[in-house]
Amino acid sequence: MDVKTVCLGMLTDGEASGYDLKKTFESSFGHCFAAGYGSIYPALASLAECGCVSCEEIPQDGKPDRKVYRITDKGWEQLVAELDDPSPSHKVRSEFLATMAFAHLMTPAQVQTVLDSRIRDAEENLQYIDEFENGFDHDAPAGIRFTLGFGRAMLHAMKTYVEENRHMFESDETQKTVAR
Amino acid sequence: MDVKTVCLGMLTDGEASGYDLKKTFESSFGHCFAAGYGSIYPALASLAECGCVSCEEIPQDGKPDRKVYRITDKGWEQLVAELDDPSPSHKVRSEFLATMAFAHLMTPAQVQTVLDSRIRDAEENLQYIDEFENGFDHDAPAGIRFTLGFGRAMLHAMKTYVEENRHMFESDETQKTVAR
DNA sequence: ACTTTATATATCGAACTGATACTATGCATC
DNA sequence: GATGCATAGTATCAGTTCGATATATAAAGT
Repeated sequence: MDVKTVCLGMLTDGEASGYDLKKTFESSFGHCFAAGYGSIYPALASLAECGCVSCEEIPQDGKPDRKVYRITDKGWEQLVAELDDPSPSHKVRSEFLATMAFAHLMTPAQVQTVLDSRIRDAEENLQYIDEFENGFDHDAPAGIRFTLGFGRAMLHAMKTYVEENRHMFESDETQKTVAR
Repeated sequence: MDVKTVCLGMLTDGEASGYDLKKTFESSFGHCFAAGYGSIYPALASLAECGCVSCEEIPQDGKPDRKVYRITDKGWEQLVAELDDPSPSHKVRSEFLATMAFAHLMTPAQVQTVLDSRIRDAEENLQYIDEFENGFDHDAPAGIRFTLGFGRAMLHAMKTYVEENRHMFESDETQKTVAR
């Protein structure tokens, strides 16, 4: 399951351009599977090459041509095959936690700044989820409702944990004692 | 903050080989910042080239030479500078959630299998954390205690959420209705 | 008049992933 | 006695992805 597969999945919802897909990656998938243009355009090109999507170029005045992609029968087959993985991964890459692991090399002030920013980030993302959810009028598909709820549960747990444990780093407990 | 920086941070704890660092990535950092040999060896080579670490080759009988790395003064400077980032990222890349977003394209049985495997994975990782924590005799540094607790809080929230919401996908609510 | 936002494409180097390769010892299983 | 797996140790490589950047135009805000 890579960017190609997710693009294919998004296209089951109707035709779209690379630009459209980017917006979907930012909204519905932003909190769990990010992708930028540098991944999306090559993915679409590769899918087109192997016949999993078809592409129609629609000329526009002023703006560059709009390339609209549609999933093909072969694309459906491949998507269904790739969704069959019984244990898909869930990976975390956290510069935040890596930083905190070295908290003893930082000043207490630096550590508190980092913790503040993590709480703020969690709050922002919680808000994004709420706003996005309100964009639907009562009937988002179960899968999407599940992922949004999942994101909310994780962010809430994150925020709570940081708030309840930041005292571990208050000035006299951990100082900039670089035992060199 | 990339693999290079984390390696540098690990070396503040004492000299180590690439193989040693890999083990640290698997144990203390496994749940939050993974790295394989393909990242570690090039990172060490690059750190050696820019004078942030020194390297001593220790010949061994039978086995290949052991290359032991030590952080230099320049390495300390660079590490301290890189730890200064006030808002380090925390990224999730979840094939699991991407899959669940397309639950309506799968059979209910497939979906339940995926959910089962996620719960099992969370339980396994919770156990790893407990075991690792018991490896310390009462005095792990605050930073490490924090990251382990963080991991536990996240995994617990994940497991609970999946258990409490899997009913959303029980047979008659969502079927393999591929509106093609 | 100027700047930002939106629409739309695309590329490029740097970084990372996951698999693989090579060598050697020791231990357990068949 | 052989086969396979774990541990110790190095390292590379193709494929993917990330983040920044480039180009072009129009609308809308300040």
